[in-house]
Amino acid sequence: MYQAPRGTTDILPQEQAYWRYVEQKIANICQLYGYERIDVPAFEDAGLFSRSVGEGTDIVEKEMYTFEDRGGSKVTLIPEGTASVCRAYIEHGLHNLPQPVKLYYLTSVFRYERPQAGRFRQHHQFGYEAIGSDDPALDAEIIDMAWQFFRSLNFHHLLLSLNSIGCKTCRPGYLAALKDYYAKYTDKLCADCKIRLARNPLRLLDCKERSCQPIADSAPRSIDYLCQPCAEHFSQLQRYLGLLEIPFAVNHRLVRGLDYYTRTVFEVQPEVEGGQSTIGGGGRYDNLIEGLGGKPTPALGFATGIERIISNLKKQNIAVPPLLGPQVFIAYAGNDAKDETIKLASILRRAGIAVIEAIGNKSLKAQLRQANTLGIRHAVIIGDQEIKTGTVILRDMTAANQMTLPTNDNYASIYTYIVSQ
RNA sequence: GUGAGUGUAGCCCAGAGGCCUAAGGCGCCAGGUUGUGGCCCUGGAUAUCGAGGGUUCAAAUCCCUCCACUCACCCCA
Repeated sequence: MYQAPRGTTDILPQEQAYWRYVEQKIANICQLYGYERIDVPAFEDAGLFSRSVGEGTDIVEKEMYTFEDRGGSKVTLIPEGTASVCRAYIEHGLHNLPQPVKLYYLTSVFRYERPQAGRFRQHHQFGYEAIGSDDPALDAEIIDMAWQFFRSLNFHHLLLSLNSIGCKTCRPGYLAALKDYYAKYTDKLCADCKIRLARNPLRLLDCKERSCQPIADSAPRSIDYLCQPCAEHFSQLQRYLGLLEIPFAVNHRLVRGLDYYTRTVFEVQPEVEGGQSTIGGGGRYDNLIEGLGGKPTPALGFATGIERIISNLKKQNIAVPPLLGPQVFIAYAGNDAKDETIKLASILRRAGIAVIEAIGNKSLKAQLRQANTLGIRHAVIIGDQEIKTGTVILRDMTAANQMTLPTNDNYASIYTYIVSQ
């Protein structure tokens, strides 16, 4: 028997109300903040990600779905959205538009990982990017937008963490200080941290190993090593967030796993956490566009996982509006009545009424049972009697009563009644 | 990639070597007289007991291998 590939899921009809709800809030918030939609390909040239996300990151090192296509090109199913958006910005000359350019996307992303709660090999990300300005007001807007997005979904009890990890001027100095500090504790570090110290010192800070906590807690802080412009940028950002009344906590141990981040990084998480707690994150990437071959262009963005949003909606018991179902079910008894059913269904649908007609010559009882199971309010019943007298029965399943209506007016009275309900 | 747990019908699950030609609940289908749903009652269908091998007179039950799923780590949405 075939199963959905590991780490992928089918989104069944019963789940769709959550997806429509989230999609609608996405369209809404983007419209409010002036972000326009961009759709990027599901796969890209493999080199795009090693150059942007970073050669040494887990995503590039062990999680990419990369393969050669029939023409010998090396391609990768996109593991994130930012690189593609930046590629599109450069490719289509979007620097000719008034800056910053504001774009959002909603797309599948793919990472070859061991699945677990809140983690999949294919999942969906909503992300948005503002390209072409280093104004901290833009950082504030991006963060505010994320915060308002989650609020519009009715989330409460979310935490916003913020940090600044500097730029290419000041980061090297900080990394050196961090390494010096950690060098004193090499024998006390967990195995993973020993590797991090050599390969990716920033990641030392978010180690979850208990024995490493006190060491990480009193490690040098990136904000103490910021150059003047970065320090100024970070303090302006915090001031703006204060104006916006966005509650945030500076977390000195917040670093993010993608190499392209500079200056501002931030994350949103639910208060009560399970294994995978982060529901969204983002930051500034002032060197990325240039690194991909564009002109030096400061930018920043945010991304969030739809599956994690939905799982948190459920955890917090947040109700979503139900999808609209059919309004009318047409049941029949006899062949003449079946012909009439087919005609009536068509007439009602053309008039904009959602109709399910009975299919398969079942007993009237079975047909009405189906209408009931589907939760359809109105049932039209057509039988030999009705054909003879030129009428149909219109039954209100909720009120459990019914009436007889004429059909010689080309079903106008049926239509009028249903629309009036 | 590492570690732990679990695999019995569409779903939840009973079952601990022979009484299992596998129980129950939900759901599904059909009936409860003449053309009418929801509650109730009755009946029915659906399980190569994850796969393969082994032990045994006898295996869903014990052993081994594999596979899948779940959870956690790494990392991330």
